[in-house]
Amino acid sequence: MTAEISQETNPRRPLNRERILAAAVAVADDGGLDALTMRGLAEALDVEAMSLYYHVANKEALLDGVAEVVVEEILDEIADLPGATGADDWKEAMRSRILSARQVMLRHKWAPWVLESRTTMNGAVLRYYHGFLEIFRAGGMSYDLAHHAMHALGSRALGFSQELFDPSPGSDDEAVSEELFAQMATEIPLFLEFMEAVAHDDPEDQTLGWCDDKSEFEFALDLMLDGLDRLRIAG
Amino acid sequence: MTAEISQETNPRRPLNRERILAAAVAVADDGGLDALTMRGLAEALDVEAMSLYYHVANKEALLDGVAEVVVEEILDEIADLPGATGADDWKEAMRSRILSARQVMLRHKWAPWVLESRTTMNGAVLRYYHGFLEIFRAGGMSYDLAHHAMHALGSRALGFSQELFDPSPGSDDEAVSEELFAQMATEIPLFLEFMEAVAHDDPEDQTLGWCDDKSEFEFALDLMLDGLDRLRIAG
DNA sequence: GAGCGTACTTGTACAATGTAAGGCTGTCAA
DNA sequence: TTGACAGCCTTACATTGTACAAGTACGCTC
Repeated sequence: MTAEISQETNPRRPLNRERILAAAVAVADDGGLDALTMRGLAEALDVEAMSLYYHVANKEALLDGVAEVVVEEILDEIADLPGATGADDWKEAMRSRILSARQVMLRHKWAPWVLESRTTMNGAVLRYYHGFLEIFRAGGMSYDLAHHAMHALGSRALGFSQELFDPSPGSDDEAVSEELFAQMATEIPLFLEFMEAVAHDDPEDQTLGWCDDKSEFEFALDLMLDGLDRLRIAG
Repeated sequence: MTAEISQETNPRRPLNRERILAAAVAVADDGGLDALTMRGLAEALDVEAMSLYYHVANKEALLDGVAEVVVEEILDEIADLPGATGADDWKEAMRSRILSARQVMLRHKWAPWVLESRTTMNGAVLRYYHGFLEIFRAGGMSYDLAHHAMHALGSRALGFSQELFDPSPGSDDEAVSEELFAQMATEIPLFLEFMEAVAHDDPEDQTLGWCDDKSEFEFALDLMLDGLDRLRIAG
Protein backbone atom coordinates (compact mmCIF):
# COMPACT_ATOMS: atom_id res chain seq x y z
CA MET A 1 0.00 0.00 0.00
CA THR A 2 2.63 2.45 1.03
CA ALA A 3 4.43 1.15 -1.95
CA GLU A 4 1.61 2.10 -4.23
CA ILE A 5 1.37 5.53 -2.76
CA SER A 6 5.05 6.17 -3.04
CA GLN A 7 4.90 4.91 -6.58
CA GLU A 8 2.53 7.70 -7.36
CA THR A 9 3.64 10.53 -5.17
CA ASN A 10 7.35 9.89 -5.02
CA PRO A 11 9.13 10.81 -8.23
CA ARG A 12 11.67 8.11 -7.41
CA ARG A 13 10.39 5.54 -9.83
CA PRO A 14 12.35 2.32 -9.87
CA LEU A 15 15.60 2.53 -11.70
CA ASN A 16 16.27 0.58 -14.83
CA ARG A 17 18.62 0.54 -17.75
CA GLU A 18 16.34 2.50 -20.01
CA ARG A 19 15.80 5.32 -17.56
CA ILE A 20 19.51 5.47 -16.88
CA LEU A 21 20.41 5.71 -20.55
CA ALA A 22 17.80 8.35 -21.21
CA ALA A 23 19.06 10.38 -18.28
CA ALA A 24 22.62 9.96 -19.50
CA VAL A 25 21.69 11.44 -22.85
CA ALA A 26 19.95 14.31 -21.11
CA VAL A 27 22.91 15.01 -18.86
CA ALA A 28 25.31 15.02 -21.80
CA ASP A 29 22.95 17.19 -23.78
CA ASP A 30 23.15 20.00 -21.36
CA GLY A 31 26.51 19.63 -19.80
CA GLY A 32 28.63 18.02 -22.44
CA LEU A 33 30.39 14.72 -22.13
CA ASP A 34 32.46 15.95 -19.21
CA ALA A 35 29.31 16.34 -17.21
CA LEU A 36 28.43 12.72 -17.73
CA THR A 37 29.99 11.22 -14.62
CA MET A 38 28.56 8.34 -12.67
CA ARG A 39 27.91 10.58 -9.69
CA GLY A 40 26.43 13.32 -11.78
CA LEU A 41 24.19 10.93 -13.60
CA ALA A 42 23.10 9.38 -10.33
CA GLU A 43 22.23 12.78 -8.96
CA ALA A 44 20.14 13.54 -12.02
CA LEU A 45 18.24 10.36 -11.24
CA ASP A 46 18.03 11.20 -7.56
CA VAL A 47 19.94 8.12 -6.64
CA GLU A 48 23.37 7.14 -5.41
CA ALA A 49 26.17 6.50 -7.88
CA MET A 50 26.63 2.88 -6.99
CA SER A 51 23.01 2.15 -7.70
CA LEU A 52 23.72 2.55 -11.37
CA TYR A 53 26.04 -0.41 -11.27
CA TYR A 54 23.23 -2.79 -10.67
CA HIS A 55 21.83 -1.99 -14.11
CA VAL A 56 24.98 -1.14 -16.01
CA ALA A 57 28.26 -3.03 -15.74
CA ASN A 58 30.50 0.00 -15.79
CA LYS A 59 30.95 3.31 -17.53
CA GLU A 60 32.04 1.77 -20.81
CA ALA A 61 28.85 -0.25 -20.85
CA LEU A 62 26.92 2.90 -20.07
CA LEU A 63 28.46 4.61 -23.08
CA ASP A 64 27.74 1.56 -25.22
CA GLY A 65 24.13 1.93 -24.21
CA VAL A 66 24.11 5.63 -24.86
CA ALA A 67 25.53 5.03 -28.31
CA GLU A 68 22.75 2.61 -29.04
CA VAL A 69 20.11 5.07 -27.86
CA VAL A 70 21.49 7.70 -30.18
CA VAL A 71 21.49 5.42 -33.19
CA GLU A 72 17.99 4.33 -32.33
CA GLU A 73 17.04 7.97 -32.47
CA ILE A 74 18.42 8.03 -35.98
CA LEU A 75 16.40 4.96 -36.87
CA ASP A 76 13.28 6.69 -35.63
CA GLU A 77 14.15 9.73 -37.65
CA ILE A 78 14.50 7.82 -40.91
CA ALA A 79 11.70 5.35 -40.31
CA ASP A 80 9.37 7.04 -42.76
CA LEU A 81 11.84 7.80 -45.50
CA PRO A 82 11.21 6.04 -48.80
CA GLY A 83 13.63 3.28 -49.75
CA ALA A 84 15.53 3.08 -52.99
CA THR A 85 13.75 1.53 -55.91
CA GLY A 86 16.66 1.39 -58.32
CA ALA A 87 19.60 3.11 -59.88
CA ASP A 88 17.86 6.44 -60.13
CA ASP A 89 17.11 7.13 -56.54
CA TRP A 90 19.69 5.26 -54.51
CA LYS A 91 21.74 8.39 -54.05
CA GLU A 92 18.79 10.39 -52.82
CA ALA A 93 17.84 7.61 -50.46
CA MET A 94 21.32 7.60 -48.97
CA ARG A 95 21.48 11.33 -48.88
CA SER A 96 18.24 11.79 -47.01
CA ARG A 97 19.15 9.16 -44.45
CA ILE A 98 22.55 10.60 -43.78
CA LEU A 99 21.23 14.13 -43.50
CA SER A 100 18.64 12.87 -41.03
CA ALA A 101 21.40 11.26 -39.03
CA ARG A 102 23.17 14.59 -39.05
CA GLN A 103 20.13 16.24 -37.52
CA VAL A 104 20.34 13.81 -34.63
CA MET A 105 24.02 14.59 -34.20
CA LEU A 106 23.23 18.28 -34.10
CA ARG A 107 20.89 17.58 -31.23
CA HIS A 108 23.62 15.64 -29.45
CA LYS A 109 26.87 17.39 -30.20
CA TRP A 110 28.76 15.06 -27.92
CA ALA A 111 27.54 11.92 -29.68
CA PRO A 112 30.32 11.72 -32.27
CA TRP A 113 32.85 11.31 -29.49
CA VAL A 114 30.89 8.50 -27.96
CA LEU A 115 30.33 6.74 -31.24
CA GLU A 116 33.95 7.03 -32.26
CA SER A 117 35.11 5.54 -29.03
CA ARG A 118 32.94 2.41 -29.30
CA THR A 119 34.73 -0.70 -30.42
CA THR A 120 31.72 -2.85 -31.14
CA MET A 121 28.56 -2.24 -33.08
CA ASN A 122 25.21 -2.55 -31.41
CA GLY A 123 21.94 -3.76 -32.84
CA ALA A 124 20.81 -0.32 -33.86
CA VAL A 125 23.95 0.30 -35.85
CA LEU A 126 23.59 -3.05 -37.52
CA ARG A 127 20.03 -2.24 -38.53
CA TYR A 128 21.04 1.20 -39.70
CA TYR A 129 23.84 -0.15 -41.84
CA HIS A 130 21.61 -2.85 -43.15
CA GLY A 131 19.38 -0.17 -44.53
CA PHE A 132 22.35 1.13 -46.45
CA LEU A 133 23.08 -2.29 -47.82
CA GLU A 134 19.54 -2.49 -49.10
CA ILE A 135 19.96 0.82 -50.85
CA PHE A 136 23.31 -0.07 -52.34
CA ARG A 137 21.88 -3.31 -53.64
CA ALA A 138 18.79 -1.63 -55.00
CA GLY A 139 21.09 0.75 -56.79
CA GLY A 140 22.81 -2.20 -58.37
CA MET A 141 26.12 -2.09 -56.57
CA SER A 142 28.23 -5.15 -56.00
CA TYR A 143 28.77 -6.15 -52.41
CA ASP A 144 32.38 -5.33 -52.93
CA LEU A 145 31.64 -1.78 -53.95
CA ALA A 146 29.10 -1.48 -51.17
CA HIS A 147 31.79 -2.52 -48.76
CA HIS A 148 34.18 0.09 -50.01
CA ALA A 149 31.39 2.62 -49.94
CA MET A 150 30.67 1.99 -46.28
CA HIS A 151 34.30 2.46 -45.37
CA ALA A 152 34.62 5.53 -47.54
CA LEU A 153 31.60 7.15 -45.97
CA GLY A 154 32.93 6.30 -42.56
CA SER A 155 31.54 8.45 -39.82
CA ARG A 156 29.68 10.52 -42.36
CA ALA A 157 27.29 7.61 -42.69
CA LEU A 158 26.30 8.28 -39.09
CA GLY A 159 25.84 11.95 -39.74
CA PHE A 160 29.05 13.55 -38.62
CA SER A 161 32.52 14.30 -39.82
CA GLN A 162 34.65 15.23 -36.87
CA GLU A 163 35.86 18.69 -37.77
CA LEU A 164 39.50 19.18 -36.97
CA PHE A 165 40.56 22.13 -34.83
CA ASP A 166 37.03 23.18 -34.12
CA PRO A 167 36.97 25.68 -31.28
CA SER A 168 34.44 24.66 -28.70
CA PRO A 169 31.24 26.64 -29.11
CA GLY A 170 31.02 29.48 -26.67
CA SER A 171 34.73 29.95 -26.36
CA ASP A 172 35.95 32.94 -28.29
CA ASP A 173 39.21 31.53 -29.52
CA GLU A 174 39.67 30.95 -33.20
CA ALA A 175 40.90 27.77 -34.77
CA VAL A 176 44.09 29.68 -35.43
CA SER A 177 45.21 32.32 -33.01
CA GLU A 178 45.80 35.70 -34.57
CA GLU A 179 49.28 35.92 -33.09
CA LEU A 180 50.36 32.65 -34.58
CA PHE A 181 48.94 33.65 -37.90
CA ALA A 182 50.62 37.04 -37.89
CA GLN A 183 53.87 35.61 -36.71
CA MET A 184 53.92 33.08 -39.55
CA ALA A 185 52.73 35.50 -42.19
CA THR A 186 55.81 35.13 -44.35
CA GLU A 187 55.75 31.36 -44.16
CA ILE A 188 52.15 31.05 -45.24
CA PRO A 189 51.53 33.81 -47.76
CA LEU A 190 48.79 31.97 -49.58
CA PHE A 191 46.68 31.82 -46.47
CA LEU A 192 46.26 35.55 -46.51
CA GLU A 193 44.87 35.58 -50.02
CA PHE A 194 42.91 32.50 -49.18
CA MET A 195 41.20 33.93 -46.14
CA GLU A 196 40.27 37.04 -47.98
CA ALA A 197 38.96 35.24 -51.03
CA VAL A 198 36.86 32.82 -49.06
CA ALA A 199 35.58 35.39 -46.63
CA HIS A 200 34.44 37.63 -49.47
CA ASP A 201 32.66 34.83 -51.14
CA ASP A 202 29.57 35.09 -49.10
CA PRO A 203 29.68 38.32 -47.18
CA GLU A 204 26.06 38.65 -46.16
CA ASP A 205 25.78 35.17 -44.77
CA GLN A 206 28.13 35.68 -41.86
CA THR A 207 25.98 34.15 -39.19
CA LEU A 208 27.27 30.76 -40.14
CA GLY A 209 30.86 31.92 -40.16
CA TRP A 210 32.85 31.35 -43.28
CA CYS A 211 32.85 27.62 -42.71
CA ASP A 212 29.24 26.67 -43.00
CA ASP A 213 29.03 23.30 -41.40
CA LYS A 214 25.96 22.24 -43.26
CA SER A 215 27.12 23.06 -46.73
CA GLU A 216 30.57 21.62 -46.12
CA PHE A 217 29.01 18.42 -44.90
CA GLU A 218 26.77 18.20 -47.91
CA PHE A 219 29.56 19.10 -50.28
CA ALA A 220 31.71 16.24 -49.08
CA LEU A 221 28.77 13.88 -48.94
CA ASP A 222 27.74 14.61 -52.50
CA LEU A 223 31.31 14.29 -53.64
CA MET A 224 31.40 10.78 -52.21
CA LEU A 225 27.99 9.78 -53.48
CA ASP A 226 28.69 11.07 -56.98
CA GLY A 227 32.00 9.28 -57.02
CA LEU A 228 30.39 6.06 -55.88
CA ASP A 229 27.69 6.42 -58.48
CA ARG A 230 30.29 6.70 -61.18
CA LEU A 231 32.01 3.57 -59.96
CA ARG A 232 28.68 1.82 -59.80
CA ILE A 233 27.98 2.64 -63.41
CA ALA A 234 31.49 1.69 -64.49
CA GLY A 235 30.69 -1.63 -62.87
CA MET B 1 82.79 19.71 -10.67
CA THR B 2 80.36 17.25 -9.21
CA ALA B 3 77.89 18.99 -11.42
CA GLU B 4 79.92 18.21 -14.48
CA ILE B 5 80.33 14.61 -13.52
CA SER B 6 76.67 14.15 -12.81
CA GLN B 7 75.92 15.83 -16.10
CA GLU B 8 77.85 13.12 -17.82
CA THR B 9 77.21 10.06 -15.72
CA ASN B 10 73.71 10.84 -14.58
CA PRO B 11 71.14 10.40 -17.30
CA ARG B 12 69.11 13.09 -15.62
CA ARG B 13 69.77 15.78 -18.18
CA PRO B 14 67.96 19.05 -17.58
CA LEU B 15 64.32 18.96 -18.38
CA ASN B 16 62.80 21.06 -21.10
CA ARG B 17 59.71 21.24 -23.21
CA GLU B 18 61.24 19.37 -26.11
CA ARG B 19 62.40 16.44 -24.04
CA ILE B 20 59.04 16.27 -22.34
CA LEU B 21 57.13 16.18 -25.60
CA ALA B 22 59.43 13.57 -27.10
CA ALA B 23 59.02 11.42 -24.01
CA ALA B 24 55.26 11.88 -24.15
CA VAL B 25 55.20 10.56 -27.69
CA ALA B 26 57.34 7.61 -26.64
CA VAL B 27 55.12 6.83 -23.66
CA ALA B 28 51.99 6.93 -25.80
CA ASP B 29 53.67 4.85 -28.47
CA ASP B 30 54.15 1.94 -26.21
CA GLY B 31 51.34 2.22 -23.76
CA GLY B 32 48.60 3.96 -25.63
CA LEU B 33 47.04 7.24 -24.67
CA ASP B 34 45.86 5.86 -21.36
CA ALA B 35 49.45 5.41 -20.33
CA LEU B 36 50.17 9.05 -20.93
CA THR B 37 49.56 10.40 -17.45
CA MET B 38 51.51 13.19 -15.86
CA ARG B 39 52.93 10.83 -13.29
CA GLY B 40 53.75 8.18 -15.83
CA LEU B 41 55.42 10.65 -18.11
CA ALA B 42 57.40 12.07 -15.21
CA GLU B 43 58.60 8.62 -14.28
CA ALA B 44 59.72 7.99 -17.83
CA LEU B 45 61.81 11.11 -17.49
CA ASP B 46 63.02 10.11 -14.03
CA VAL B 47 61.47 13.17 -12.51
CA GLU B 48 58.55 14.10 -10.31
CA ALA B 49 55.19 14.82 -11.86
CA MET B 50 55.05 18.41 -10.73
CA SER B 51 58.33 19.16 -12.44
CA LEU B 52 56.59 18.93 -15.76
CA TYR B 53 54.42 21.86 -14.89
CA TYR B 54 57.27 24.25 -15.03
CA HIS B 55 57.64 23.59 -18.74
CA VAL B 56 54.08 22.82 -19.67
CA ALA B 57 51.06 24.69 -18.41
CA ASN B 58 48.85 21.64 -17.94
CA LYS B 59 47.89 18.43 -19.62
CA GLU B 60 45.95 20.11 -22.41
CA ALA B 61 49.02 22.14 -23.25
CA LEU B 62 51.05 18.96 -23.19
CA LEU B 63 48.70 17.39 -25.71
CA ASP B 64 48.83 20.52 -27.82
CA GLY B 65 52.57 20.13 -27.90
CA VAL B 66 52.37 16.45 -28.68
CA ALA B 67 50.04 17.20 -31.57
CA GLU B 68 52.52 19.66 -32.95
CA VAL B 69 55.36 17.17 -32.66
CA VAL B 70 53.37 14.63 -34.61
CA VAL B 71 52.54 17.05 -37.40
CA GLU B 72 56.16 18.11 -37.52
CA GLU B 73 57.00 14.49 -38.07
CA ILE B 74 54.67 14.57 -41.06
CA LEU B 75 56.40 17.68 -42.35
CA ASP B 76 59.74 15.91 -42.11
CA GLU B 77 58.31 12.96 -43.92
CA ILE B 78 57.08 15.00 -46.86
CA ALA B 79 59.94 17.46 -46.98
CA ASP B 80 61.50 15.86 -50.05
CA LEU B 81 58.37 15.20 -52.02
CA PRO B 82 58.07 17.10 -55.28
CA GLY B 83 55.50 19.87 -55.42
CA ALA B 84 52.75 20.19 -57.99
CA THR B 85 53.66 21.87 -61.22
CA GLY B 86 50.20 22.09 -62.72
CA ALA B 87 46.92 20.43 -63.45
CA ASP B 88 48.51 17.11 -64.32
CA ASP B 89 50.23 16.29 -61.11
CA TRP B 90 48.33 18.07 -58.37
CA LYS B 91 46.46 14.93 -57.48
CA GLU B 92 49.62 12.89 -57.20
CA ALA B 93 51.22 15.58 -55.08
CA MET B 94 48.27 15.51 -52.68
CA ARG B 95 48.13 11.78 -52.69
CA SER B 96 51.76 11.25 -51.83
CA ARG B 97 51.62 13.78 -49.01
CA ILE B 98 48.54 12.30 -47.48
CA LEU B 99 49.86 8.78 -47.71
CA SER B 100 53.02 9.94 -46.02
CA ALA B 101 50.96 11.45 -43.27
CA ARG B 102 49.23 8.14 -42.93
CA GLN B 103 52.57 6.42 -42.37
CA VAL B 104 53.17 8.73 -39.45
CA MET B 105 49.75 7.92 -38.03
CA LEU B 106 50.51 4.24 -38.31
CA ARG B 107 53.57 4.81 -36.18
CA HIS B 108 51.46 6.66 -33.64
CA LYS B 109 48.13 4.93 -33.51
CA TRP B 110 46.96 7.18 -30.69
CA ALA B 111 47.67 10.37 -32.60
CA PRO B 112 44.27 10.69 -34.29
CA TRP B 113 42.63 10.96 -30.90
CA VAL B 114 44.97 13.70 -29.85
CA LEU B 115 44.59 15.61 -33.09
CA GLU B 116 40.83 15.33 -33.05
CA SER B 117 40.63 16.70 -29.56
CA ARG B 118 42.68 19.83 -30.32
CA THR B 119 40.67 22.98 -30.76
CA THR B 120 43.37 25.17 -32.21
CA MET B 121 45.86 24.66 -35.00
CA ASN B 122 49.54 24.91 -34.31
CA GLY B 123 52.28 26.20 -36.55
CA ALA B 124 53.05 22.81 -37.99
CA VAL B 125 49.47 22.27 -39.06
CA LEU B 126 49.38 25.68 -40.63
CA ARG B 127 52.51 24.93 -42.61
CA TYR B 128 51.18 21.54 -43.60
CA TYR B 129 47.89 22.95 -44.82
CA HIS B 130 49.70 25.72 -46.58
CA GLY B 131 51.45 23.10 -48.65
CA PHE B 132 48.04 21.86 -49.70
CA LEU B 133 46.99 25.34 -50.69
CA GLU B 134 50.03 25.59 -52.91
CA ILE B 135 49.12 22.37 -54.59
CA PHE B 136 45.50 23.30 -55.05
CA ARG B 137 46.52 26.58 -56.58
CA ALA B 138 49.11 24.98 -58.80
CA GLY B 139 46.37 22.67 -59.97
CA GLY B 140 44.30 25.67 -60.88
CA MET B 141 41.62 25.47 -58.23
CA SER B 142 39.77 28.50 -56.99
CA TYR B 143 40.27 29.34 -53.35
CA ASP B 144 36.65 28.54 -52.87
CA LEU B 145 37.03 25.03 -54.18
CA ALA B 146 40.25 24.64 -52.24
CA HIS B 147 38.36 25.57 -49.13
CA HIS B 148 35.68 22.99 -49.76
CA ALA B 149 38.36 20.48 -50.57
CA MET B 150 40.08 20.97 -47.25
CA HIS B 151 36.86 20.44 -45.37
CA ALA B 152 35.92 17.46 -47.49
CA LEU B 153 39.24 15.79 -46.89
CA GLY B 154 38.93 16.52 -43.22
CA SER B 155 41.01 14.25 -41.06
CA ARG B 156 42.07 12.29 -44.10
CA ALA B 157 44.30 15.23 -44.96
CA LEU B 158 46.25 14.41 -41.83
CA GLY B 159 46.49 10.78 -42.72
CA PHE B 160 43.71 9.13 -40.81
CA SER B 161 40.04 8.39 -41.02
CA GLN B 162 38.82 7.34 -37.64
CA GLU B 163 37.40 3.90 -38.32
CA LEU B 164 34.12 3.36 -36.55
CA PHE B 165 33.69 0.31 -34.32
CA ASP B 166 37.26 -0.74 -34.69
CA PRO B 167 38.11 -3.35 -32.07
CA SER B 168 41.27 -2.40 -30.26
CA PRO B 169 44.20 -4.32 -31.65
CA GLY B 170 45.13 -7.26 -29.49
CA SER B 171 41.65 -7.77 -28.18
CA ASP B 172 39.94 -10.68 -29.80
CA ASP B 173 36.46 -9.27 -30.00
CA GLU B 174 34.97 -8.56 -33.35
CA ALA B 175 33.36 -5.31 -34.39
CA VAL B 176 30.09 -7.22 -34.20
CA SER B 177 29.69 -9.97 -31.66
CA GLU B 178 28.66 -13.29 -33.14
CA GLU B 179 25.74 -13.58 -30.74
CA LEU B 180 24.30 -10.27 -31.74
CA PHE B 181 24.74 -11.12 -35.36
CA ALA B 182 23.11 -14.53 -35.01
CA GLN B 183 20.32 -13.15 -32.90
CA MET B 184 19.50 -10.53 -35.51
CA ALA B 185 19.90 -12.83 -38.47
CA THR B 186 16.34 -12.38 -39.66
CA GLU B 187 16.46 -8.63 -39.35
CA ILE B 188 19.62 -8.24 -41.37
CA PRO B 189 19.50 -10.90 -44.08
CA LEU B 190 21.63 -8.96 -46.53
CA PHE B 191 24.53 -8.92 -44.13
CA LEU B 192 24.92 -12.66 -44.45
CA GLU B 193 25.26 -12.52 -48.20
CA PHE B 194 27.39 -9.47 -47.82
CA MET B 195 29.88 -11.01 -45.43
CA GLU B 196 30.25 -14.04 -47.58
CA ALA B 197 30.66 -12.11 -50.80
CA VAL B 198 33.24 -9.76 -49.40
CA ALA B 199 35.15 -12.41 -47.51
CA HIS B 200 35.48 -14.54 -50.65
CA ASP B 201 36.78 -11.65 -52.62
CA ASP B 202 40.32 -11.96 -51.53
CA PRO B 203 40.76 -15.27 -49.79
CA GLU B 204 44.54 -15.56 -49.81
CA ASP B 205 45.16 -12.13 -48.39
CA GLN B 206 43.69 -12.79 -44.99
CA THR B 207 46.48 -11.37 -42.94
CA LEU B 208 45.00 -7.94 -43.36
CA GLY B 209 41.53 -9.13 -42.47
CA TRP B 210 38.76 -8.51 -44.91
CA CYS B 211 38.87 -4.81 -44.23
CA ASP B 212 42.27 -3.84 -45.49
CA ASP B 213 42.91 -0.53 -43.89
CA LYS B 214 45.35 0.63 -46.49
CA SER B 215 43.26 -0.07 -49.52
CA GLU B 216 40.12 1.33 -47.91
CA PHE B 217 41.97 4.49 -47.04
CA GLU B 218 43.29 4.85 -50.56
CA PHE B 219 39.94 4.03 -52.07
CA ALA B 220 38.22 6.83 -50.22
CA LEU B 221 41.11 9.19 -50.80
CA ASP B 222 41.09 8.62 -54.54
CA LEU B 223 37.35 8.96 -54.62
CA MET B 224 37.68 12.41 -53.09
CA LEU B 225 40.60 13.48 -55.22
CA ASP B 226 38.95 12.32 -58.41
CA GLY B 227 35.78 14.10 -57.47
CA LEU B 228 37.65 17.28 -56.69
CA ASP B 229 39.52 17.04 -59.96
CA ARG B 230 36.26 16.85 -61.84
CA LEU B 231 34.97 19.92 -60.07
CA ARG B 232 38.25 21.68 -60.77
CA ILE B 233 37.89 21.01 -64.47
CA ALA B 234 34.24 21.98 -64.47
CA GLY B 235 35.46 25.23 -62.99
C1' DG C 1 84.36 33.37 -0.58
C1' DA C 2 79.51 35.41 1.16
C1' DG C 3 75.32 36.57 0.00
C1' DC C 4 71.58 36.68 -3.14
C1' DG C 5 68.36 36.18 -6.97
C1' DT C 6 66.70 33.40 -10.53
C1' DA C 7 65.61 29.14 -12.68
C1' DC C 8 64.18 24.97 -11.87
C1' DT C 9 62.53 20.85 -9.03
C1' DT C 10 60.12 18.53 -5.45
C1' DG C 11 56.83 17.31 -1.38
C1' DT C 12 52.54 17.47 0.23
C1' DA C 13 47.91 17.76 -0.31
C1' DC C 14 43.29 17.94 -2.29
C1' DA C 15 39.29 17.33 -5.30
C1' DA C 16 37.18 14.61 -8.83
C1' DT C 17 36.56 10.32 -10.81
C1' DG C 18 35.47 5.09 -11.44
C1' DT C 19 34.36 1.26 -8.85
C1' DA C 20 35.17 -2.93 -5.38
C1' DA C 21 33.00 -4.99 -1.27
C1' DG C 22 29.71 -5.56 1.59
C1' DG C 23 25.40 -3.98 4.15
C1' DC C 24 20.58 -2.58 4.40
C1' DT C 25 15.63 -3.02 3.11
C1' DG C 26 11.51 -4.43 1.26
C1' DT C 27 8.95 -8.13 -1.24
C1' DC C 28 7.50 -12.56 -2.01
C1' DA C 29 7.60 -17.77 -1.89
C1' DA C 30 7.59 -21.71 0.94
C1' DT D 1 7.57 -16.92 10.12
C1' DT D 2 11.50 -17.34 7.59
C1' DG D 3 14.63 -17.20 4.07
C1' DA D 4 16.14 -15.68 -0.38
C1' DC D 5 16.80 -12.40 -3.53
C1' DA D 6 16.32 -7.91 -6.10
C1' DG D 7 17.42 -3.34 -5.69
C1' DC D 8 19.72 0.33 -3.64
C1' DC D 9 23.14 2.47 -0.44
C1' DT D 10 27.50 3.25 2.61
C1' DT D 11 32.02 3.20 2.94
C1' DA D 12 36.39 3.03 1.15
C1' DC D 13 40.16 3.09 -2.09
C1' DA D 14 43.14 3.81 -6.24
C1' DT D 15 44.09 6.84 -9.95
C1' DT D 16 44.02 11.03 -12.00
C1' DG D 17 45.20 16.32 -12.64
C1' DT D 18 47.13 20.03 -10.29
C1' DA D 19 47.45 24.10 -6.49
C1' DC D 20 50.74 25.74 -3.26
C1' DA D 21 54.73 26.38 -0.99
C1' DA D 22 59.18 24.90 0.13
C1' DG D 23 63.43 23.25 -1.42
C1' DT D 24 67.84 23.21 -4.40
C1' DA D 25 71.49 24.68 -7.46
C1' DC D 26 73.94 27.91 -10.02
C1' DG D 27 75.57 32.42 -11.64
C1' DC D 28 76.12 37.08 -10.24
C1' DT D 29 77.89 40.89 -7.59
C1' DC D 30 80.44 42.62 -3.75
